[in-house]
Amino acid sequence: MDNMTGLKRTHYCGALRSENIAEEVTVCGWVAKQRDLGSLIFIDLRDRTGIVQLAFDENTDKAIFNKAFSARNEFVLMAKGVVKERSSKNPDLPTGDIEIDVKDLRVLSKSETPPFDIVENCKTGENTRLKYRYLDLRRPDLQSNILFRHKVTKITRDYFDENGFIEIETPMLIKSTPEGARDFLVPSRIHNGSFYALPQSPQLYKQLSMVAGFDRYMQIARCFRDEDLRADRQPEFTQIDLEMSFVDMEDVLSIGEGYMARIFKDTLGIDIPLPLPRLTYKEAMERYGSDKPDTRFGMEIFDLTEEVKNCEFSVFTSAISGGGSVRGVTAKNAVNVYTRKEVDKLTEFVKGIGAKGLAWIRLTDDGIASSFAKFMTEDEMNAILKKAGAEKGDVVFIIADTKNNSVLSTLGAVRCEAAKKLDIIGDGFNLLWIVEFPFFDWDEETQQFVAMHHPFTAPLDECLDYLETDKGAVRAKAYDLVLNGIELSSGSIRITDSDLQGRIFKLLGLSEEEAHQKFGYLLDAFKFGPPPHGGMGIGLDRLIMQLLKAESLRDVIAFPKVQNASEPMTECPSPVDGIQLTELGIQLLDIKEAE
RNA sequence: GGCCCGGUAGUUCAGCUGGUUAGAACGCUAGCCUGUCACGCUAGAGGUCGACGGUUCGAGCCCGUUCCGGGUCGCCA
Repeated sequence: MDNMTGLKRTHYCGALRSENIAEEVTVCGWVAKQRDLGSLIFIDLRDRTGIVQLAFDENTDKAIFNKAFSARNEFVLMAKGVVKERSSKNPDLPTGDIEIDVKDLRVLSKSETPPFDIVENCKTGENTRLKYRYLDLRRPDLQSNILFRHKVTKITRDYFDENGFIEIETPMLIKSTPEGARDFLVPSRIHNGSFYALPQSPQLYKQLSMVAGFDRYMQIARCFRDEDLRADRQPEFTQIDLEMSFVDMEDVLSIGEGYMARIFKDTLGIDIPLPLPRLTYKEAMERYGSDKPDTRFGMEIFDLTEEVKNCEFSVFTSAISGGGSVRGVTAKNAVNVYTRKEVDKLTEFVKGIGAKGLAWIRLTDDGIASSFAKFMTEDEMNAILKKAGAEKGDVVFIIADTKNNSVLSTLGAVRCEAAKKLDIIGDGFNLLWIVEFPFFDWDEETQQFVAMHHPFTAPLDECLDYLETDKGAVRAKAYDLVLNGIELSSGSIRITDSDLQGRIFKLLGLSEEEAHQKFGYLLDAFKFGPPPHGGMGIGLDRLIMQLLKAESLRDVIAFPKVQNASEPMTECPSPVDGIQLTELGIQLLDIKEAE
């Protein structure tokens, strides 16, 4: 093995062009490919900027040639030589016009044969790739994703700095407040039996920085939630967290959408027209069956309650008399895709998400086929088709339930599923705000109202009069930013009036004592001149995933976790030493015995 | 915790109705080759068919259990 003595890198591999011809350059990198033609050898040398070809001729320098001969994939080389024009160019490479005629070659380190090819679009399974994540990350596509991510965070810091925000780091070891998601807990050695939690978000600390007078705060903050993973959900993730003083909702939305426009412009060159469209929560639910609607396609939900209220089909009428509704969506030109078999599949799908069934109408060339036609008069059927805007070739899907929200959310899922199947989703970027979220959410499990956002969210001023009397109608100064059907961001204007905060806690079933035990420090702080404030958190990983059209968060996070929340490379989480546990005051439990 | 899909060479996969010695491509090793860039040609090595148990004369294939991976529902204020 050689060392670098006497050599210093002059260029990155991917930077060389025909302008460099005749220059003496030194490059470093990994062997992407060695091609041995007998008395000629070519090596593709790769670094984070790309690939450059090194050329070796047996008749020029036998010693260097022999080194090149023994080089294998992923060896680390340093090569000094003269840039020259290639006799046959490669139009597929940015550096394809030139190569380096190598005069000095150093093998800086060797490599075993990698367990998979270090190439773009690697087909290898994720587990193997994640076990050797450092090799996976060497692949050009992941390299460019991570470099892109760097660019996004750089723009983020610039944008917020330009708008008067300052970056403040908040603690990673904090007090556990078991609201919402599960906390990751960290046992305390000094206080045996007590625990820190890892933050689910810097929420309360950023509000305290407002009390402290920093006026505008931002942080690219790591957040932790001990819940099950999804393709777009990791147990630790990064949030662009911000908070502003002396603002109302309009100010926060304006900063938020300005940021989105800046990111899209500076990374993809895309102009996002501002202001962004807005939908109220109610509107989003009624038209799209979701509080994060994908508005890249139509297929909006319509209400059939009026049309079918007197019909003979008891599934519909009993849903209506039970306080619910009958609604549907129309899939245009879908009759060939949604055959009987496919409709049955979709029925299974909706049953899987909690619906009792799916009623449907197929408008075929041979007439109308429907799961419930025999219960309908001709007039009723015509009224349905009219409301549905259905024509020959269309398929209408109808859901009935005694709970309106179930009807809407099921149709929302049907809408997205059908759009995917029919391939009618555009490939653009649709951003919008969802505003006027309900303040309270009814929790079936505990049979009580809980805060939909969080308990520090301010209700809309016009709702203050009926906080106690009509909880279900109370709306909040809370807003979400939705991109292509994905919740990118969530925020609110906060409560700074301690009387109001007290009322809210009471309505959430939190006694004064409990409130003080959990959030006393915040309530105390608010006794000392809290400025009006509000803010939001933007999911950085999801934003980058969307910008890159990546399929999984793992493609935009350098060292992600897999589905069972472990990391194949380091094999964490892992058991720890008994001594460590003893110091922490933790007794080993025999789980089996405990059961 | 539920449901769906998958696990065969280093990698990606094929493997018929259960039947001889489990195949291909890429990769790897060696040799040949002066303009390759998916170099080419020749030869070779490489397998606990995820694991355990069962059915069978016989299991990669069928059954059961289990482990691992992916997706999803619950969950994610």
